[in-house]
Order: sequence, then structure tokens, then C-alpha cells
Amino acid sequence: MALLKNLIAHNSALSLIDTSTSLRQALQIHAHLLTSGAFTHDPSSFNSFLSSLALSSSPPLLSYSYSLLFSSPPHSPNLLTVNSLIRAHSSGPSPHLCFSLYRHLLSLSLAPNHFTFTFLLRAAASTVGLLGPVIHGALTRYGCGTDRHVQSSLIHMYSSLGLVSHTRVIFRDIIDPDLVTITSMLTALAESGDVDSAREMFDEMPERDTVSWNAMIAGYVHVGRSKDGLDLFGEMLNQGAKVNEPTMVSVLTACAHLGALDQGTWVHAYIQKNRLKLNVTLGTSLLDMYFKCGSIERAMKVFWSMRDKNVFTWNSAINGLAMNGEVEECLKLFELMESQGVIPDGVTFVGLLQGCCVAGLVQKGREMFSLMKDRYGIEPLDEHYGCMIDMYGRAGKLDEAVQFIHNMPIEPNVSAWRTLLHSCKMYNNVELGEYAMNKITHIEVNSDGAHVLLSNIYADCRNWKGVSRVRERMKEKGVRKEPGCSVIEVHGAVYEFFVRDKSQPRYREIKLMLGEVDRRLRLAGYRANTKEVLFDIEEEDKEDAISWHSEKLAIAFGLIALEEGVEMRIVKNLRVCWDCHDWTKFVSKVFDRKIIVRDRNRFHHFKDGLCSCKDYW
DNA sequence: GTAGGGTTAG
Repeated sequence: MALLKNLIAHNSALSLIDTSTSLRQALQIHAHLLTSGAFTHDPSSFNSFLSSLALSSSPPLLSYSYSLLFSSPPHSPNLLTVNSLIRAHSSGPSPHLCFSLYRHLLSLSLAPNHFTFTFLLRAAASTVGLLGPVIHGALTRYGCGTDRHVQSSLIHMYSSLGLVSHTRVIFRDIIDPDLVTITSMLTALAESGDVDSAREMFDEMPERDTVSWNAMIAGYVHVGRSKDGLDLFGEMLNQGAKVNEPTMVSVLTACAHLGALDQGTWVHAYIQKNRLKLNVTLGTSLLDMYFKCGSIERAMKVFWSMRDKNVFTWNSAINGLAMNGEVEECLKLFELMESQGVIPDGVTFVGLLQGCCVAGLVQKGREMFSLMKDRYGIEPLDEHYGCMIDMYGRAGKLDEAVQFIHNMPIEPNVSAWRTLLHSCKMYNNVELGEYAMNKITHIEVNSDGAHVLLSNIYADCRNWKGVSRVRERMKEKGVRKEPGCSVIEVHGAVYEFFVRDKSQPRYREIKLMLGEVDRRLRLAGYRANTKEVLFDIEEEDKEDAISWHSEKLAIAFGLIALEEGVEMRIVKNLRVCWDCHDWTKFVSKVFDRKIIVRDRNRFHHFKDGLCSCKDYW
């Protein structure tokens, strides 16, 4: 206490407020400042005290500063103090409080300035509701609309509300846009999905810095154009631009999407070599990349090496283990997460439920579902219901699946019914399949996946009439099957293959290889299963068409381009069909190759003629 | 004495 008094005597009690200060200590300091008469002696010290509380980056102190502001006349806070409170709240847990602070500011007859508005716009960008445009009106009245900081914040705010046309208007009115405002606009365009316009803008920029490169790369990755993102990153390196942590996060995300393990590994080495800081975000994207490339060991190595973990980190690991079929590990990790006091969220449970689903752990899945609601008070969303339906359905418990759908408190969406339809396909239940299809077409006419599934159900039981009926309907409604696409990485370069794509530069070679594979597989006992082929092609082409499924092209290319014994990693946008799954098992045996296929839902690790999914997917 | 653009999980 002697030390404390001493500090107060030197008017630096404020320096005691730091990140490690507890609310209790803050109250003590406050009490001392009050009783020692510091506030009356020096009225400005109250302002400093408030600002220090707000800027301590501790949620309890932040909310204490909030309540203090409203309850402490006669010490009138000045504009700077209120601004710092607004600033602190704008990036804190309750940004909406900024607007009460703003009203309070006005009630004190203080005039807001451009600082005030940049903070308010930041808050408006991260809160639901349409206060942004109201703030926009206010700042115009206060003459702050021409300030650069305000302008870029406005673009950011409108972009986060999804109002890209408004961002264009703001940008148009900027007389001499600078690096930052251009980058804001570029980001807004990319986030609206118009990456090509963003790229045009990027190419025309008179100068670029790390942030603008990052914005463009992230823009590509965000809309799923990961390959373009990686290409641009290559250009960034070529031009000698400085790379930092956010750059690497986007690049790793791109590698994860593409399953590009070689590039991802290179990035990992680059991070180490250049001493980039492996913070929570970067660490999480790194481990996620390893998981999505099917490298469980390396992913977990990163996980255990991370000192700081947040819920994203845990979720990535839990989900990664589940998707790779390591369900026991996944459940263990969840226990550890709970024991460390980390609060799971809805995403955590998506991972857990999917894990139970792919492992056929019905009872465990039920327990998790209750745990989520009862212990954690998390309201299940479509995706959680989807997991449950899938879990029952895959396990052959179709009655329970239907019952579950009927008991859902929310309206089942298309994917709920499609999941059921998928189970009907697995267990040849035509009647229930038709029922599900009927529900689907009432919600969404152009459900390509559902039409394909139903036609396959009919094909399974040789109901050719049913097949052609579905075909007719698809033609009528103009439903097109989403084209399958598989990606393979060879020596650090990424190659994309589309179903029946003949425009590949090495098409002839691949075709020859497919023929060779076919011969050797037949000798080993493989027989093509043509039932699942969508009947948008003539009967005699069926077998040929099957051999053109995109993963077969990618695997054939891998056999040509990769050295013997090197494992192959494929990423596919759809689920693997039964025939391709069977074919790949044979390839793994006949060609003695480890093949890892990541499909829309999960991983398949093929080795010695077997798959890690145990043919349950 | 406060400020604007870029980063993670299903």
C-alpha cells in the first residue's frame, strides 16, 4: 500500500492499470484516488483514469469504465476520454455500447469529431442492425465526411453490411484516393464476390504495400479461387513485397482448400526461416492446413506446440481428427478441451457430431447432442440436425432418422431431406426416398444432388422407368449436375481436373494411363460398377464415362507424374462415388500407392486395397 | 494524446 500511495502522490496511479489488473485492484485504486482527493485536486486525472481502464484490454475493466462514465458527475469527461471509451468498446465484446456512449457524449454537449466517427463506424460494421447509415448521416452533418480515415471506415462499414453499391458511391466521391482507401474499396469488391473487379483495381494501383497484397490474396481465397490466390502470392514474392502473418494465413488457407501439402510445408518452413510470429491465428491455419491435406501427425504436432489456443484452434483439431476418421482421438481431445475450461461452441459440436456420424457411434452422438443443448445451452442449427439425420441414416436406422426430422423444432431444410435421401440410397429404400424427394422439390426445384441420388436409387433396383422420369424432370427444369472437380498437387504445382475434361494438356497421356490402369485392375478382379452414372449420357458410353470421373483423371495423372511410392493426395468437390472408391482401393493395391482422397465430407486414406472409412461414408 | 485498409474453424 505504501507503494500505491507513493505512486498516487506522483499522480501515476494510472500506470497501475494494465492488462494484469483485476477488477478488485481497479476498485482499490479508484477508492484511493477518490479518498486522496486526487480527482478534485486535478480534475483531468479522472479522465486519465477512465481512459486507462478502457484501454486496459480487460473486459471487466472495460465495462467498469462504461458504468463509471455514466455515474460520475461532477467530473465531466472530455471528448478525448469519451472517444477512448468508444474506441475501446468498438473492438471489445459489446460494440453496440458505443452508441450509448455516443448519445452520452451528445448529452454532455460535446461535439463528436472524426476520431469519434471512425470508432463508431467500426462498431457499426460489427453489430447487427442498420446504425451504420445513421452514423453516416450524423458525420456528414458534423462535416467529417471528407476525412480519409472516415471515408475508408465508411467503405468498410457498408461492405460489412453487404451494401457494395454504397461503397462505390463513397469511393467515387473521394477526390484523391490513397493506398488505404483503394485497398478498402478493393476489399469491398472482393467481399461482394466480384474479385475480378477487385483485381482490376489492384493492377491499376500506383503503389502497393503488404496490406493491399494481402487484401487481394485473401479476396481470391475467400471466394474459393485458391489457385489464383497462390499464384498472386508467388508474384508477391517475385516483386519482393514484404510478407507478414496475415499473408501466410491466407496462403495456408488456400493450401488447405487445395490440399496442397507441398506448398503448405514450404510455407511452414518459410514462416520459420523468416521468423514470422506463430500467433494463434497463424498456428491455427497451419494445423488446419495439415489436417486438410490429410497429414494428421504434423497437424497434431503443431497443435501440441502451440502455447496459446483459442476455440478456433480446438475446433480445427477436433474437426480435423473427426474428418480423418480418428474419432476416438477426437473425443479425447474434446474432454481435454473441457477440462481446460475452454467453452465449446456450435462449430465444436459440428465436428463432434460428424465424428460420431462417420464412426457410426450413434449412442455417443445422441449424448453429444444433449450435452450441447443442456450443458452448453447451444441451440442446434441446421448443420447439427443434419449430422444427426446422417448419423441415424448411415447406421441404417432410417425410421429414427425420419422420426428425428419430424420432431425437429425448426423447418427441415433441403439438405436435411437430401441427407435422408442419401441414406435411402445406401439402404435401397425407394419409398422413403421418393417421400424425401417430394419434400425437396417443394423447397428447391433445382436440387441437382437430390435428382442424381434419386435416379441412382431407381438404378439400384433396376427401375429404369423411374430413372428416365428423373432424367426427364431434370431436363425439363434445366437441372444440371454440379461438375465434379479433383485437384492433385505434383511437385508443388496444383493441377485441376474436371469430369470428362478433354482439354487437359496431357489428355492423351492420361487416357493411355487410364487404359493401362483398367487392364491391370481387371486382372486383379476389379469390375466397373456403372449403376451410379447419371443418365445424361448414352448407355454405351456409360463405362467410358465412369472412367472419366475427375478423381480418376487426377489419380491417373498422379501415376504418371509422381515417383513410385510417393503418396498421392486428391481433393474432390463432391462425394466419391461407389465405383471410384472401389477403383481407388484397387489402384492402391495394384500400384502399391498410398492415396488420400478428401471429398466433400471426409477423408479416405487408401492403402493396400483398403480404405480408412471401412467403406462407410 | 486518440484514427482508416489485410488473417483462423463446419
